Amino acid sequence: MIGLADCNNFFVSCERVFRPALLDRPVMVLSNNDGCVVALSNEAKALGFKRGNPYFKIREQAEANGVVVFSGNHRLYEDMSGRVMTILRSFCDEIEVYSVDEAFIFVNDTVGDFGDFGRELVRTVRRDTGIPLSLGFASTKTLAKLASRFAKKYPGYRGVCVIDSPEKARKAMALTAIEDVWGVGRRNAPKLRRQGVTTALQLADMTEDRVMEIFDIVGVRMWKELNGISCISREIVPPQRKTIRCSCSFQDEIFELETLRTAIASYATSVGKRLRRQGVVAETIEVFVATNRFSSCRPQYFNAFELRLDDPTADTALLVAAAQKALDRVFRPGYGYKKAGVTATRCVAADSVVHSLFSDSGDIERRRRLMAALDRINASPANRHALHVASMGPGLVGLTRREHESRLYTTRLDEIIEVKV
DNA sequence: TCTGGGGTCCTAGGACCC
DNA sequence: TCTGGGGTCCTAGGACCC
Repeated sequence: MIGLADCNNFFVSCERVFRPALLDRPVMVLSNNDGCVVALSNEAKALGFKRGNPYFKIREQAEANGVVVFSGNHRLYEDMSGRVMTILRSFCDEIEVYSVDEAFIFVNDTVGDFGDFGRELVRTVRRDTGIPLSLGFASTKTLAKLASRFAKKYPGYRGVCVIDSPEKARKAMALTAIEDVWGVGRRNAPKLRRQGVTTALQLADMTEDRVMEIFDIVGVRMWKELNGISCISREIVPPQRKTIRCSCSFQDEIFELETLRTAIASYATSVGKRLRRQGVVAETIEVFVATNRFSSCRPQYFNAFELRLDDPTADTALLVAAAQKALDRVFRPGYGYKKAGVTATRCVAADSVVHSLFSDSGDIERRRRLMAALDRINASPANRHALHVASMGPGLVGLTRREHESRLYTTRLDEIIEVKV
C-alpha cells in the first residue's frame, strides 16, 4: 500500500496556526507581487473565489466579504512543511517528499489497520504542528491521490480514506471526474470528454490501444496506475535538480538597465545559494526579460539568452558576472520590463565535474571555500544578506509588492508570536 | 494602477555520424 | 539517369505537476 499525505489548504493553514482567530474565516494567500490567489480556505472557496484569480480584480469583493489576505510567506511555509515531514518520517518506513505540502508515505503491513494508523498520524500532525492533513491509501500512487481527495472532501472519513480492494477502487473512480485524475490536465480533459469519457472509471475501462491512440505513453502509464498496476516509481532520495530558476515580476515596469542589473544580481545570488545547497554546479546560465504580456497597447518584447560558463560553477560572483553578460545580450532600451529571471540550466553534481584543461584548480578550491564561508555567515535568518555582491544594491526591495506580509514566526526570534495573558 | 513561480517529462524534427 | 540505411544527440514546444 502507498499513502499520500496532503496538507489541506496548506499556505492558509500555516497562517492560521499563528492566527487561530482565523480558523473559521475566509482566508487567501497571494502569489509574489500580490498578483494572484494561490491558496484559499474553504470559506473563501465557498464565496466563489478561485485559485488563479488576479487579486486586483477581486480585491473589492474580497474586502466586502471580510476575506483576510496574506502575501505569500514562503519561508514560513517551508519551515512548517519541514515539521510536518519530520512527523511523517517518524511514523513511516520511508517517505517521498513530493511537494511542499504533499508526501507519499510507505509503511509495511505490521501497522495493522491502515485507517487506524492513518487517523493516528493525522491526529499527531494536527496536534504537533497545527496543520490539517488528508491521507489516502491505495495500491498505486495515482489511486492514493484519488483516495486522499475523498479524505479531504468528505468529513466522514475523518481524514483517511483507504482503497484496499478492486471494488472500492471502481466505486471511487466512478465518483471521480476525469479532470480530477492525477495526470489528466487542462488540455486532455476536454479531449477525453469529447470521446465520452467523463469519469476516472471510464478511462480505466478503455483498452490500452485506445488510450495510446488518444494520449501517448504518459496516458498509458496513468491508465495502468488506475487499474492497480504501479508504474510510477518511488523516489525516496530526491532526484538531482536539472534546472534551478529564480524569477520575479516587478511592481512597476523597469526601463533602466541599471535597475534590471540589481534584480538580475539578486536572482543569480539566490540561484547560486540553491545550487550549493544541493551540491550541484551549473554548466550554463540563462537570463530572460519580458514586458507586460497583458498590456495590449504597449510594444511587447521577450528574449532569453543562454550562456555557457567557462567552467561549471556554483560560485555566486561568477554566476552574477555571467548573468550580467547575458543580460547585455537581451536588453533593449525603450521597453518597460515587467519580469526577468535567471536559470541555472544543465546542472550536474559538483563532485562529478571535469574542469577545463586550462582552469586553475587552486583558484577553484579557494573560491569554493570562499562560498562556504559566505554561506556560513549568511546562514542565520537574521543575517541572510550580510555578505553579498555589491551589484545587488538594495536587491528586490521596492521592486515587488508585499502589502499583506505575515511574520517569520518560526525562524526569527524578533518575529515570534506574542501571547497576552 | 494592479494578472505567480518553479519544476519535470515526452515528442518531433533537424543535425550529424558511420 | 541514378541519390541508402541506421543510428545518436540536441532542441523547442507542449503537456503535466505543485
